[in-house]
Amino acid sequence: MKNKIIILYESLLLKYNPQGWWPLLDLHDSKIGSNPTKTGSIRGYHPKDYSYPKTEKQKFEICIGAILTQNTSWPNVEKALMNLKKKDLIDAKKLSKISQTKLSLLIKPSGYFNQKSKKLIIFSKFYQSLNGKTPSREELLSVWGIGLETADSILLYAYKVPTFVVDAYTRRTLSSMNLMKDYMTYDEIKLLFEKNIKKDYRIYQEYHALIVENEKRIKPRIKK
DNA sequence: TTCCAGGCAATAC
DNA sequence: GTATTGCATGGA
Repeated sequence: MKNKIIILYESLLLKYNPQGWWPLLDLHDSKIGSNPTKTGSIRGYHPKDYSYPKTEKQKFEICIGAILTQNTSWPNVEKALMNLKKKDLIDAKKLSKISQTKLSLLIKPSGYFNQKSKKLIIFSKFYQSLNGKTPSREELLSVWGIGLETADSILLYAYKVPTFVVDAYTRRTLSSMNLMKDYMTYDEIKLLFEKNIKKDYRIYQEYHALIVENEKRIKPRIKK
């Protein structure tokens, strides 16, 4: 008999179909990039295509998107990313040297702009120091502004490392289904998924996206 | 108007 | 070690 973690995945996938995370501003194939079944922004998704990011620029875009979306809705992040793209600033070398004041203004729509501009500049320097190599989770966590969820999001969606992303939605889902205890830590919940699912980055990417989609559709929000 | 969103670091206890 | 607080915009 299949365990509940796998059954939940299969039922969410059946209900919502592949989500096409992580959204990117520009996809090479213009036919895809929209998903009318999705809540919120429908831009930049690529259902059933797990080959993204295809370019170095897209990889970096995912990294800074992961930072910009900290406690922030995606449409707001998209506005900030568009501002950066217009000036061709989705580029580690350029962002590592930009003035923080200037960057704050550009990313203003994403909120917390003074903190996030600092985070982006620090991260850009770190990113350059990698010289294209995949960072370890510990390395990412040592960077100011990168916490557990952001580190795992970057690894999973930018670097295709099969590490499970836990967020508020994940907790809400598991908790409502009595699959976890409220006192469980981030890493305990992460392991709950990782020990029950084979380490395939495509499944981890899809599962996390499905959890987010499912919770977004639950109308009466349970208070924190 | 109030509430909240794909968290994090700093501070308080 | 765990709990609380500041950060900020835009949409519902």
